[in-house]
Amino acid sequence: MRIASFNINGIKARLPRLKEWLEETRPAVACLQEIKTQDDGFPADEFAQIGYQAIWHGQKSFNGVAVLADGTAPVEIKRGLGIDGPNDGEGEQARYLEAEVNGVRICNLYLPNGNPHPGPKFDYKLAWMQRLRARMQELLAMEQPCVVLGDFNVIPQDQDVWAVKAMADDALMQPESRDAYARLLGDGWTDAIATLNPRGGVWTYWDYQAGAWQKDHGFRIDHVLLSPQAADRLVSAGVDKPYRGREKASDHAPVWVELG
DNA sequence: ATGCCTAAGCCCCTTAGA
Repeated sequence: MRIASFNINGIKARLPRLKEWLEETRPAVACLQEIKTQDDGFPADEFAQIGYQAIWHGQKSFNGVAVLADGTAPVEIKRGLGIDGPNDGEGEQARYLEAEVNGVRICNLYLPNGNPHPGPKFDYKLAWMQRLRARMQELLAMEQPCVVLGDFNVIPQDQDVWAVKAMADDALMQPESRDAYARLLGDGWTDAIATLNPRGGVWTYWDYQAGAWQKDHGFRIDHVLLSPQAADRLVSAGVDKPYRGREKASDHAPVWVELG
């Protein structure tokens, strides 16, 4: 089964591109980030028309995550990690949605960007990663096939960015961000794309600005992490890079794993 | 040192993204 993740940067602006991608690649599960709409603005019937059922956690203007499944309803397990956003009194942002689909636990996340650093947004990112690690440790203890995927907003290593210098001051590749990501892997998770591309050079994001796509100036921040029981079933993993080059594209490309 | 683009809101400018 193919399990995919796509930061779509606005579900309203991206709907035609998104439906194309679903119909052309037909993932069993598709996790979306940055739907940027409130719950009642989610176009569930558009997906139903092409055979996908969905659960979603929306928010006005920003963030927002959804899990789509081909021909079956995702069973919601958990929404949110129980951590408030960085602004006073705003409550929790819509960044985490956990579900079960065909016996596989699916955890869809949109990790805080954390810029600028240092500052409250960077502190929020690190606190969020700490909460995520605690949840992922609980998931490991279940000893079940589990896939944690989405936009992690972390460039794990220097080989995951087109130019280290260009991003050196960015929250995405600060040592604290990288250490927190490395701790997740150290607990026993497999970074599927890194494992199958050990020399790096694989990008999932290209900025809209400065001709980044045309120059292939990208980096890898969308990840698919597998529990040992899921990693045993790993067949292949990849990035649907051509979708970044289409009209009205997201600035991210979809990422996916194939489990046997 | 800054803007480079894009999306959304209440919206012809500001905020946020990465």
